[in-house]
Amino acid sequence: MGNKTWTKTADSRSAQREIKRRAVLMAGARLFNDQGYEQTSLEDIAAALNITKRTIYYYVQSKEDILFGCHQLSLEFLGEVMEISRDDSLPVAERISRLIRGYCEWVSTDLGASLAMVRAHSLSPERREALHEGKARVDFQLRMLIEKGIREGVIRHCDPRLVAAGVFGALNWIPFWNRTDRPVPHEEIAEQYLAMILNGLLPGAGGSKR
Amino acid sequence: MGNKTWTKTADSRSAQREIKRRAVLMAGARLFNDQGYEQTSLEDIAAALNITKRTIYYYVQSKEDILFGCHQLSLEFLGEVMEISRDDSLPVAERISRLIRGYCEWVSTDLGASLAMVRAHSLSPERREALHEGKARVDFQLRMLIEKGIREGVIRHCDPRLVAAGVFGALNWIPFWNRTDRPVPHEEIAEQYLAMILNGLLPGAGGSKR
DNA sequence: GAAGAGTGTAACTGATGAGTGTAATTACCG
DNA sequence: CGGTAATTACACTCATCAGTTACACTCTTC
Repeated sequence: MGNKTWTKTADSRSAQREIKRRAVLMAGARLFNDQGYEQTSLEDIAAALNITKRTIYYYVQSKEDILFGCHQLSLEFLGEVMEISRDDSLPVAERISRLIRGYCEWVSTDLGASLAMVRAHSLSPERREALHEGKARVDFQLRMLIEKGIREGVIRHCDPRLVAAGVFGALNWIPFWNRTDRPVPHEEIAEQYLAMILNGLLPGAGGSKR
Repeated sequence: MGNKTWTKTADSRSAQREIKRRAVLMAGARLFNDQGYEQTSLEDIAAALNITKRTIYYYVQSKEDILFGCHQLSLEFLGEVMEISRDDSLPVAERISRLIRGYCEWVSTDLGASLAMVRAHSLSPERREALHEGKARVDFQLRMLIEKGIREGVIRHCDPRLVAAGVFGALNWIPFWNRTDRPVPHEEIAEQYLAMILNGLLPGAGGSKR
């Protein structure tokens, strides 16, 4: 496309543009998480970035675009997290641990939290649908792992759907209580949650490995 | 105050009044949960009750009043739930089970869910503070039980604060996925969650009782 | 140094929705 | 019946905020 110089310019420009667009999304995510989507005006986001509302509209079409962009980007990162647990040669318990650790880290970022905290009410039905698929994918992943574990006898018999809902509930709830000046490190949370999920609270010769 | 007839009349009237006020709160809770607080107009609530917006203002001062009223009422019911697990003569695991079952049932009602789903952003700082205490009380209760269990050796060593956060996360998340035409019964959810929380997913001689 | 991307200024539109005022109407209760 | 509580009809105010317009200015890049 185009000659070298043109391409280079265009690349550099559009790269810059994308960087700045993401800055808008990130600032949006942080504010949405803190104050809620509806309570956040574009002026708020502009102020956080030391720019004007007019400039924001240079990068996005609408406020809804920002929210959607956050969620899209968030899902991209989530996809990367899921890769970690995809290795079929690992034992199921290890894959579940990796998925939970990764999710825990992801949901502790502004973008990750935005998907967990900001409800999709304000998005158009089509966009909501588009995001729903992405979210369903992680849920499905965990459910599959649990079912596999049950078949192999390395996981207690249970309802995978409800257990997965419970696990993601615990994880999605993290940003609601852990966004303070001195948050609990996500690694620590992940270990505690994993211990509870895999071994349970009651002592005894529960699962040996974790 | 006043003579008999007056008192009686006033009682009947104010009782009616309270009933209708609660109807407004309930309708508000349901709509807030479904569409979000900000996305719900007073006209929506009025329409749900087949009354006019003006009439709503006969029972509440403001929209914020409705949300606050929901949360207040919700906390009252939560207080009743907590009573169930207060009996000091019961074993810790049993008290935890009762608390979780009760909370699970509570969070499956419109009022309970409103406390879990609707963020307090739209309330004045004072009101937010007032509610915060009530919410902190359940958290405290579970934490105390876990600590007691650890001291008694009937619960594995862990960080009670994080574990409690995880448990309530799993529970608070229920209304986010379980409000469909055919919801999973809360008893079923409670049993699955309890099995996971107490015994863990891994098999083996985990806790015997549940 | 010229084109054009990027940003600021500042006032404006338009929609939405909370909350009010008032008078008129209906339901309840003694 | 008569009085009062409850409710409606409906027009209205007011604030907020998304999104726009138009112009001027700066900085980069060729």
